[in-house]
Amino acid sequence: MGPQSTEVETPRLAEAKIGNDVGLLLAKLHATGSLLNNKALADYGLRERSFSVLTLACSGLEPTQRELADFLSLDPSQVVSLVDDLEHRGLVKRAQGKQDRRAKIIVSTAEGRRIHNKARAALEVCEQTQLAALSEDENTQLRALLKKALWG
Amino acid sequence: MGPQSTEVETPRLAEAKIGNDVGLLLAKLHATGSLLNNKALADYGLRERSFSVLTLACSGLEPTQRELADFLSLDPSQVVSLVDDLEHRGLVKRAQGKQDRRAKIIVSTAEGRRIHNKARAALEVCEQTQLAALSEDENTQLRALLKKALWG
DNA sequence: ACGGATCATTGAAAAAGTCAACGATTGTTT
DNA sequence: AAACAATCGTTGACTTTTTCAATGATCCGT
Repeated sequence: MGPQSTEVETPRLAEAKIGNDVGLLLAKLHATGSLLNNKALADYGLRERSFSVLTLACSGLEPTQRELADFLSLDPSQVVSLVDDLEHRGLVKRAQGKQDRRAKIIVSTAEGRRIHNKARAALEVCEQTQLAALSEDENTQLRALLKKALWG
Repeated sequence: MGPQSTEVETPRLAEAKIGNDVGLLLAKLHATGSLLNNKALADYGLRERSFSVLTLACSGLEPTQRELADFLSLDPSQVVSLVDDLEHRGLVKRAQGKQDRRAKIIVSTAEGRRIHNKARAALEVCEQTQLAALSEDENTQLRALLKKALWG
């Protein structure tokens, strides 16, 4: 992620036409956001991705690892590592798939839900900081647009 | 970036509250977008990042490598590699900084601008594809929100 | 002129990503 | 029902990317 400047710059390069390149805007906002998010989650031994896995494990949706991989745009082997870590720490456990015995369903433990609640609260503060320049409405709007772009 | 499913899924996991997590939304949209963008840019021997560098080199803003690093959220050493590559291919050249002789200013060559124009056109098509679910207005809106979130 | 800071660059170490292969299981075809 | 191909999680190897400290050159403040 390169240089960790938490400072808010007003870079002259933003003038360039590149400032309209959605790809770059996403990359940059994602980069700075990840930095802040990971910093906020570090208190709970989590990172953006393990937090996402934990969130889905807590969701009641009983995701399989394959679903997690697809949803989080990760390689299945990366999910193995993430779940291994969370499982070793007792935040999550693997259960056998219901119709498919090959699949493993990831569910949260009580401790996992406890940690998740705390981490989620911290992240919300973090997100608000990151999107401080946006009004409440704009914040909601941004979420809606991103979701729509992703799955219509 | 893990599994390259170009297919548009309607994942049941999106139901989870995690679907409102800006961090995840950015990560996911950025991931799928990068995949498409890099694929589109491959015809020109470029990737998202080298394209960004080339764009800024073509902008007339005469960015230094340090500015590129800051703006693109990269480590300075990564910029060295990117510029090396572009320079070896004659798309860009390093010029001496005007007030600061330590700094190197990155400027495009004629060939660089030629390639850039073609690549930019390809990318625009690509972006439109990626954001196909959004109307013209929403597309503009998204850009504006991202820019505002980044630099007020 | 001196000392500390910043620039681009290098190279090494750590982390992340990619990919093919495997056993177990599933669904499908014959 | 037997054979077949496909899918799931997992492992391990391999490549790419990221991170970081060190360096020479240059700048800036004193």
